[in-house]
Amino acid sequence: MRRKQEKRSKILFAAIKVFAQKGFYNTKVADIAREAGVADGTIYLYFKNKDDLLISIFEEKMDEILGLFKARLKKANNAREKLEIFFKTYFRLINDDQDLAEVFQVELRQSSKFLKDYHHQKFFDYLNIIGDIIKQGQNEKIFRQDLNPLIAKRIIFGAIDEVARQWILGAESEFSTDEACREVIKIIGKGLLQNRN
Amino acid sequence: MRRKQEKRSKILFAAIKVFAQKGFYNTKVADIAREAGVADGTIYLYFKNKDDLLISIFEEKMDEILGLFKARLKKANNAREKLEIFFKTYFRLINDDQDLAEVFQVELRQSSKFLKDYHHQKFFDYLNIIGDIIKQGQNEKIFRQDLNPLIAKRIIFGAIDEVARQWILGAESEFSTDEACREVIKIIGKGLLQNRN
Amino acid sequence: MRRKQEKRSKILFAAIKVFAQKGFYNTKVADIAREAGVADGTIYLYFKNKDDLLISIFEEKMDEILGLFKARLKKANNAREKLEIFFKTYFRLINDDQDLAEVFQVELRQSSKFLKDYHHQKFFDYLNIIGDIIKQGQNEKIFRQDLNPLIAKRIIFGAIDEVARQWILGAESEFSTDEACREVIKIIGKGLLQNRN
Amino acid sequence: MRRKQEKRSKILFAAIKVFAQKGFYNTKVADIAREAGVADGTIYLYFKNKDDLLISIFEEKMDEILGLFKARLKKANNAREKLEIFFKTYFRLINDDQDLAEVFQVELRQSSKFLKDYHHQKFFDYLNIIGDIIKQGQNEKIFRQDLNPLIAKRIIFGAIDEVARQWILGAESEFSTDEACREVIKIIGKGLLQNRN
DNA sequence: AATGAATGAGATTTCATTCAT
DNA sequence: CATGAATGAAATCTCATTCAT
Repeated sequence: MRRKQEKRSKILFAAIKVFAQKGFYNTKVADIAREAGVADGTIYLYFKNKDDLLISIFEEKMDEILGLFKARLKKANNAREKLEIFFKTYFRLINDDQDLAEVFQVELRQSSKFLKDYHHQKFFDYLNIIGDIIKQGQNEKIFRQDLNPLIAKRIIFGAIDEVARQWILGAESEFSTDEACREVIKIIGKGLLQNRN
Repeated sequence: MRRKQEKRSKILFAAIKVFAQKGFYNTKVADIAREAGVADGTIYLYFKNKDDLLISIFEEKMDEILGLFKARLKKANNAREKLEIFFKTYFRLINDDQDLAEVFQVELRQSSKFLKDYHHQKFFDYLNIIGDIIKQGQNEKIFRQDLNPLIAKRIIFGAIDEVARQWILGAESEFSTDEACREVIKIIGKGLLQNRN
Repeated sequence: MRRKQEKRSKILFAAIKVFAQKGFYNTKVADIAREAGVADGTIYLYFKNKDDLLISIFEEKMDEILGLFKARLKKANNAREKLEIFFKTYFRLINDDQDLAEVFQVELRQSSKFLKDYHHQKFFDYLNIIGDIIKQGQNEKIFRQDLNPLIAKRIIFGAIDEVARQWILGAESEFSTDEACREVIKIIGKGLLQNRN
Repeated sequence: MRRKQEKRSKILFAAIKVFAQKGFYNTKVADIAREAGVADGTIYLYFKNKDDLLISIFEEKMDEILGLFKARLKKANNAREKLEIFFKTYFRLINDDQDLAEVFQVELRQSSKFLKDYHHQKFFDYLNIIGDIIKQGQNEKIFRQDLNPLIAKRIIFGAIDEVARQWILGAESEFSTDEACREVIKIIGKGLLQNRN
């Protein structure tokens, strides 16, 4: 049992890494097998097929991520604090766990569209964390009332996602995740606020 | 001569449509040929290979787009106006050519990273339009001095890109491109401004 | 009429050149068209297909070659003289007309086997020039009686053909056709003679 | 391990047979697969591509052949004996493995010239066996001093090669390899000797 | 459970040949 | 007659998946 799960994790972990590096369609199942140190066939003992690997990564890693966000956000007293914690948690994740970061990059954007019959409930859950913070901020009269949370959450997600991508792909040295986080708080944070704040 | 260019366009147009619908890796060259109403082989009279088709879409459409942005931005008097014009032009483009928008949003992001030997100079040119507006705004003392243009341009690009993607992929009806544009101006626009403005 | 034949020749000439350079299977019909300065389709006005080009080269050029040999050999008084004239004519041809030389190289060896329903009568005629010289030499008691003309003619053909190929393909500068000819006469010539000569 | 080599051999063997029958360019990879009793894709587990198959035949068989020649030639006391052993070995080889002989005779000549980036070191090694015998014969004063070994080796190679080709392609029944060998020894052997021998 | 050799469907690409202009 | 753009059949090669060991 224990053993079995270990091998499964090893494969999943390898898949994340390789998908992130080469993209879903350019990754051969054999690449993942090599990275995981198992035989090609072994992968099919744990996953139905290549698509299933992608979906599993998503499902399982997303659970971790959602759990982490929820735990951290509990400590906040208002939407403004929540937003900051959200950003900090996000960039901390990106910085600390390259592979987890790659899940965001690979999974949340890439290939998702083409795994036909799969709907990303967990991705919506994730997005709604942002959406909920916005709504809470509007209720608390901290954030502008005229914001459309539907669009605003996309703006925020897109902004941090792109900055993270750049940090991951680019010469990491261009800027630190800390700087990135501060910059996001400056622009997005201020952009959401009521005029008089 | 004339004829030749027409056929080329027809193929490019078909490619945009099919790539947008099915994704680059799920599109067969035969699909494009059928959509364009030509034989499979004909495509290879105009394009080196399937990759070249994607790259050509990017290069040629990007030229149009860059040209359009430059023309429109000329009319602006200051960075704040420029930013607004930039956003409006962007969402107008997205609204007017959905297939092209989709290829840019979904396919180029996914695939281009992995197309060998291809560097996205034009993408950098595009990004730098945003970067230049930010710098100009700082010079004009309209935008905050403490912004890092390198990060800020990514934040902006990511934000509008994601909103556009959502508009394209999503049920379209969730919001209009006009609303999206206004929302972006509200959040990003305000986020960049000096405190006293 | 005249015009028509000129274009036909131009194509045939181009085909010889390109086949010789790249080999039959690596030559595209378009290559020949370009070399001949005509359109691809034009070739099909003069030749049935690509195979027909190869066969036509063979038929027509072989007639020239056979005619030349016959004319020259008339002047010889005995088999020994004939053999020398044959060798000299051969290497003269090779030396003087690179394209004719290439016919030997390309046509007599290459691809011939795979043009299924085609039998090379003219190639046999050519080989029989050598065979006849050998038989005549045996009748004249100049050449050894125990030679098998069937095999001997192949030995001779193979020897000169290979030397010619080397001269054509190799750094032509390794040896001259004159040296080659002398060497052939030394080895083959002497090899055929009766002991006491 | 053992198994793996067996399959590789089976494919190589099948390739020799089919190339010999139909020619390199007329052979489909699927033909070889069928002959070898494996799936098309299996061939690509053992060989890079179709060219590699031809090159591998050449390289590997040439090694065997070179080894055989060297072993046999050791037993000779002088150049004259060496030459005879060389011829006998050559025609023995031709006689014993007709398919391989055919590939060497017909296919490598035709195709190899056009296989990119491939240099026939082993073919030169093979040619130099003849060249070395000639030089040794000259040193031993058995062969004529006025021979140019460069040309002479080509004459000899061409002669036996063509005789072998005729034996392979032709009606076999025209002559035996033994007869061919004797004929070659008669003509070439004698042609090389000093006058007084 | 694990392996990895084998499979074979399927995609890209080439190029001889045709035919409308 | 000549053109050369267009065709589409056919061949190579890849790689997700299977299955005997």
